[in-house]
Order: sequence, then structure tokens, then C-alpha cells
Amino acid sequence: MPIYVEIAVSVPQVQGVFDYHLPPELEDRVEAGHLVTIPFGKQTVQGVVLQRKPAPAVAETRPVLELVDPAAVLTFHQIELAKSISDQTLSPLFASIELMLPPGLVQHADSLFSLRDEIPNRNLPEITSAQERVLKLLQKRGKLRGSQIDHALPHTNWRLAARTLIKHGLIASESILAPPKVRPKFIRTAQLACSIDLAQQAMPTLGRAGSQALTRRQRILSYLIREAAPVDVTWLYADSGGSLRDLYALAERELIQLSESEVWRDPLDQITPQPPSSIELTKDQEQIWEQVENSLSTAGAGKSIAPLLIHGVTGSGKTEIYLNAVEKTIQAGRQAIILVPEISLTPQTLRRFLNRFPGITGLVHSRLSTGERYDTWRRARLGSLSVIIGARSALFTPFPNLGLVVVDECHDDSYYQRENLPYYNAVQAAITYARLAGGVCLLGSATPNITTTFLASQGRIHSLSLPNRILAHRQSIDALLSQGKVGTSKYHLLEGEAETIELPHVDLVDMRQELRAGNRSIFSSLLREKLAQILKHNQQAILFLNRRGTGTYVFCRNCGYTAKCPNCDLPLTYHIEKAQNVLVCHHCRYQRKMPRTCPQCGSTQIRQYGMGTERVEAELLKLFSNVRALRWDFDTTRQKGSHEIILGHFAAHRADILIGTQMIAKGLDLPLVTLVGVVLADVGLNLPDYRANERTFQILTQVAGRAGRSPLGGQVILQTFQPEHYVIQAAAQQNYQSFYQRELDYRRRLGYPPYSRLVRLEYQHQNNRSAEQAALQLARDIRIWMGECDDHITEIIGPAPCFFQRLAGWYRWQIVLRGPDPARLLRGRYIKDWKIEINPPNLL
DNA sequence: AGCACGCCGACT
DNA sequence: GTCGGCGTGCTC
Repeated sequence: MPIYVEIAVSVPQVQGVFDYHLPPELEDRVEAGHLVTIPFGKQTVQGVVLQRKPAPAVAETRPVLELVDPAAVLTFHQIELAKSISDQTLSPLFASIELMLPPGLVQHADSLFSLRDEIPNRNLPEITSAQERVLKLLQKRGKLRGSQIDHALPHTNWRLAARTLIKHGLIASESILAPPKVRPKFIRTAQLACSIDLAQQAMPTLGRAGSQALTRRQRILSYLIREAAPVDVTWLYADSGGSLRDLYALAERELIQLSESEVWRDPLDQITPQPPSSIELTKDQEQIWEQVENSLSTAGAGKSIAPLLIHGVTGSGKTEIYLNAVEKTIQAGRQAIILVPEISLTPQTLRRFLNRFPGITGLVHSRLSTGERYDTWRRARLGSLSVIIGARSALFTPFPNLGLVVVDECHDDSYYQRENLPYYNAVQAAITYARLAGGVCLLGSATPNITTTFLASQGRIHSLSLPNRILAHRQSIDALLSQGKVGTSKYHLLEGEAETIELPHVDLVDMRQELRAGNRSIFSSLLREKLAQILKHNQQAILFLNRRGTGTYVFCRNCGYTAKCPNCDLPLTYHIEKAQNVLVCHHCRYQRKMPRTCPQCGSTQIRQYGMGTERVEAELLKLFSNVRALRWDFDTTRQKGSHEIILGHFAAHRADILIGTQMIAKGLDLPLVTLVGVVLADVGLNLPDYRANERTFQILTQVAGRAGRSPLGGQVILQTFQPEHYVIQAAAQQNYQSFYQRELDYRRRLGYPPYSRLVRLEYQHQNNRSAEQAALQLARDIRIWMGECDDHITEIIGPAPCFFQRLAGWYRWQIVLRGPDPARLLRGRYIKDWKIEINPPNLL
């Protein structure tokens, strides 16, 4: 009686699961969660076993071929999670499973093409040019895989040509499956294999007297006499100038023993953990901690727990609660995952976890090498790590007994994956995962999404509040003051043992009045004055520029012509690159020189308008010639590691003023920053998206939170043309509740989330008319489906061109469905060539 | 994703 | 009448 297994195949486009049987030699070795290879059609592919079953769903089954990894690659809860993600995002199951496997482990099927030796002597039809190119390529380079030909002959339909050639007997193809690209890493080690006495005696006999070999081998042997543990041979080579041949010579005489030992590739091994400073919880934190601790205990006892939301102002000490929660989780013998929006922007947070949990903390994000990711993944699977901190993808680290998932800054849009299938939200997935694993999900934010707060008001999320900001950096600032390195005449210094500090004072500046008063600069007189004070007192400031939907564009004052990207139809952004004026498309990276005259009317009245960080920097230098300014934006962070460099530079006070865009709002906590200036606060309010207001409020609140976390206090200046707008008002007062009430009211009136759910369907075509036609056709189909399932509630919004209608030469059209459960209409249907997003964070 | 099948227009 | 283009459906 054979054993059957249900398998998800490693073809992310394939919907459904398939049953296979186990050959006798695999019967005892293959369980749910194992990665295997299987025949699939004419190909050999990988698959993940979902479950063993006594009877197959089809009459004929094929056998599992082999086991790729002797240990399971997915835990039971991960299989359940993958099913849930696929179900919620309408994605094929394997797309969700692949999220959970380290890159390089999963391989996709490919074919190996080769020329046939004997040419068939029957009459051959004409050879097309595509066929010719395939033949030439194979003649030149021999056997090639499909992916290699893809690379060599881009944008050709070579597969069709190849098929014809196979039919004519000119070339052959065989289905192949590459082995995993990642492997454990081994190093060769050497160790003394005899007594020290024996080794000493052998010393003079290791080579011809006076020879170089003798000296080298003596050095190696004495090194190993000193060092009892196995030594990496590269150390020996470096010390002695010797090579493997010397080691073999010593090993042959049984003086030393060579062996291999596995090494873990760890992105954190360069960082030495420091002992954590013991921190006493404030009263606020104490209260919250009690509740978090209760939840952890309840979950530990096997009861289901609603997600917890810590709604705490910036600097209110959420991280300390996370650290305690992780500690309690580890004490209970379980593991914890901490998600942060962008790991390279939060080195301080990473540090704190590393110091508190040295040796058992792992780091995961997409910029690690595949080897580092693979080893971290395996160490987690083995149970030798207990804490994982990282970006979105860290959620899928395989822990045997997950007890806690923390999602820091849970409002951040980077938790949503929009580029590749499955289009999922990691916050949603974290909540599901914690529930499946019987653990606790802990969300944290200073500016939770409207929907999150709404769920809390309904009791579906348990909300905890940290309304007070904690004083930080006391010692470091005291030290600087006593050395006279910073001044404080303006900013009050806190006395006594106060443990909390007020949120920074926010000033609204009406830029219309500035204009009327004759100030045409981008800095109001107030901001200018405050900047001068910062410089005088040797403190630091941040200037924030919200670039969403704006930039420095080029415009002709004579005819109104605007320079646009020929592929995307978006305004090009002006930059100075290598002393050249260039125009860049920030969507497709198209680049051209700045025209000297208007391409439309020929006038010379063409020049750049608007505001980039370069402009802000230039204006700043005009005002303060000796200011040390640093730009942090799209252009200055293109290279890998540049975030860290810029941040480190600013943190070390090698610059006075940091000018930056979005990323500046996240996680920075610098003691000397006492002023934040928002150059234009209302940018972003006018985007055609129902969450534009929410996002503007969030970013303004976050950026304001960068100031005044130390005893030096802080101040924020919002410059705006719409000072009476409720978003600007709420941000100025740092009043989340008033914003929430206004915004919720607006959502209710317009029927947007949380009062409905959304589905966004997107179609791309190189021809605008074809895209429109396809969109109109799908809208008709959806109306029919609505009739079929008696749905009179779901609204179809559109079809309409997307906000960024043309991207990289492709026209985009979209349809939005709105209602209590619009995804129901699409479940179980395959809609070819459409991108379908369930509850996307924006509709742009 | 591959690949087979099957339907249409172009050419022996 | 056959060949090759491409749209549709299946793979345990």
C-alpha cells in the first residue's frame, strides 16, 4: 500500500496542488514540509509536501524523485500561513511558499539545448532568422540552458524557433533541474594529532635541513602546539607562508589531523555586542508592560490572543516594551520575530536587540548575501537562534515554536509587497501567523493607520497607549554641556529627575503671508532665525522635503511646455550630475540633457522650477555660507551602504543640517537635533488617493518626532500654504485623535476603508487603446459575475487610467472594486494578464 | 512556466 | 492540402 503526498509545485504561476506517491526508499523520510523533486509534465521540478494522505485525488500518480533537504523547509504553521496568504491575496500557493524559502534553495525547471551531431538527410524547410540565431549560438557556445539563451537573445521568440528546430531533428533538448545554488559553507581545519612531546621531537625532521619547507612546517606545527582547538587553515597559511602540501606532509606522518568544519555566514559577526544599560521602566511603560506580559502568559497557556497595538508617541519607549516581551518569550522556550520597515535606517534598534540577546539574534533583509540568508534561515530552523530582526521578509524565518511577532511602525507602507506575487501585507500576515502559532502579535506605531485604530475601537485589536515621551541622551548631553561643546541659551534644560519630556513645540508658518511680506525665499523668516540659532549653539537641524508628487521640473515660461519622460509622461526632474544639467525620470531612470532652448517654441525662457534637496541646499548656503549641510535623498543614496555613511556622518556631528526626503522621517534619534523644519507641509495632500491625507499626517507627525528627544528640547516649524487644513492643524497640534475623527468621518461619507474593502485590478499594454478596451471588457465581465452571484453591493470604480498612466512605455488602466467583500467576485477565477491587489495601501 | 492541442491565414 | 502563427488549457 503506497503512501501518497500532496505537493505544491515550484512553478509560481501554477494554481492548485498535485498528488504523488512515495517510492519505498523515501516512505520513512518524506513528511509535510519537505522539499522534493518530482516529474511534472515533461519537466522535472521541485515541490513542497503539504501533507501525507492515504488515497490520491486522481487514479494515476507519479513518484516523488528525491529529497532535496533532509530537514523540512517549512513548519506546519508556515504551511498554514502560506495557504492563508494565498487565499487572502488570490495568489497561487507556491508563490506564498516561496516567500518562506531562502533565495537560491528553490530552483525552477529549465531545458538544456544542444546541437544534434548527425544532420537528418531528408529535405529541410527554410530556416528562419530566429532559428538561424539559435543554431549559431549553440555552434559557438555548445550546450546551453534556456535561461542562458534568454540572456543571449533578449526580446526574441527563440523558444518557438527552438521547438521547430527540435521537430526537424537539428537540435535536442532535455529537461533539467539545477541543484540549489546555496550550500553550507565548510572550511578546512587542522589540529594537532599527537602529544606535544612527540610533536616537539618531530620538529627537526620535517624537511631537509636548511630548506624553506622545514621552516614553514615547523611554524605550522608550533602554531598548532600552541593552539589546542582546530584552526582554520588560512590562518596557518598566513602565519607560515605554507600551503596545503605542507599540511599534507604533516598529516601523512600523523602529526596533525585535517578536517572540515562548517562555518555560519553571519552578517552580524563583525559587531561586538555591548552589555545593555539597565533601563527602568517609566510608570506608563510599567502599566503597558503588565498587559503585554499578561497576554504573553495567556498565549503561553494555549489561549488565543487578539493582536496588541502600542500606540505611543515618537520616543515614548516602545522598543523597551518589545525587548521585555522578547525576553519573556525566550524564557518560555519560544522564539520571536521583530519586523522593522527598513533595517538600514534603524541601526540603533538593531543594536539594542543585539546587546540584549547576544549570540541568539539573527538579521534578515533582502540585501544580505544568499549565503548569509541561507545560514540565518538554517540556524533559526535548528533552534540556535531565538530572535530575528529584519524587514518584511524576516516574518518567514522558520522558528520551531514562534511565540511573538513584533511589527514596529506598523503603519509603514513598506510592509506591503507590491512588486511580486503574492501582493500581500506583512502586518496582516504577522497577525495571522501569530494566531496560527498560538503566539502574540505586538504592533507599534505613533501614527497607526485609520483602519488599525478603527479595529482597535471595535475591540478586534487591543490598544495600549504610551502618551508621554521619554527623556533620552541625558548623560551624553550633560557631558557636552559641561565641556561647553553645545550652547543652550534658547532651549530650556530640564532639571531634576523628570523622566518624561514634552513633545516639541510646533510652529505653523503661513507662506502666503511671507510672500505678501515680500519674502520670496523658500525659508520663512522664522525658520531662518531658528536655523541661525542652531548654528550658533552648535546643535543640529533637519530640513524635511516631502517629495511625493513633486520635484524640480523644467518649464518654459514662454509657451508653457513642461519637459516630460517620453516613456512615462511624467515630468522629468532636474539634477546636476558631473557639472552637467540633466533631466531624470524617477520612474524609469530615463535621462537626457537639459535643453538650452524650449523644444516646443525655441524660446530661451526654459528653466527649472520647484524644489529638490539641491535647491534647499543652495538656498541654505546662500543664507549661511559656512553651514555644513548634508543631503539624504534618491540621488545621494543610490550606492549600497550610503544610508549608513550619511547617517553616521550626521550622527558624528560632522554636519549641522541634514536635508532629506521620506527616509528622514523614520527612526532617527539624535540628541543634538533640536530643530526640524518642514519646507512645505502641504505637499502630498493633493494626490488622487483616498489615503493621501492620512499619509501626509503620518509623515508630518513622524518627522516632527525627530526633534527634541534630549534634554536640549526641540522645536518644529511647518511651512504651509494651507494652514487651516485639518491635516496640517492636527499635525501641528500633534493630535492624533482629532485627525482620526475627521478622517474617519470623511471615510464614512465616501464609503472608503474601514467602511469597505477594496480590490484594485491593473492592466498594462503598450497601446493605450488596447489597455482601455481590455479594461472595459473586464468591467463588463465583472458586472455579469455580480449578477451571477446576486451581488448588488459591490461598486465598480472605473475603468480609468492609473495616476501614473504611462510607466516605462506601458499604458496602465485600473478598475477598483469597493464593497463589503469585493474579492469574493474574483475568487476561483483566473483573470489572465491582470494584476489583482486585495486591500492595497493606495490606489495610485 | 512549458508544452500540447487546435484553430486560422499563407504557401507549395 | 500542409506549415507555422498564437490563444487556451493542463500538468498529479
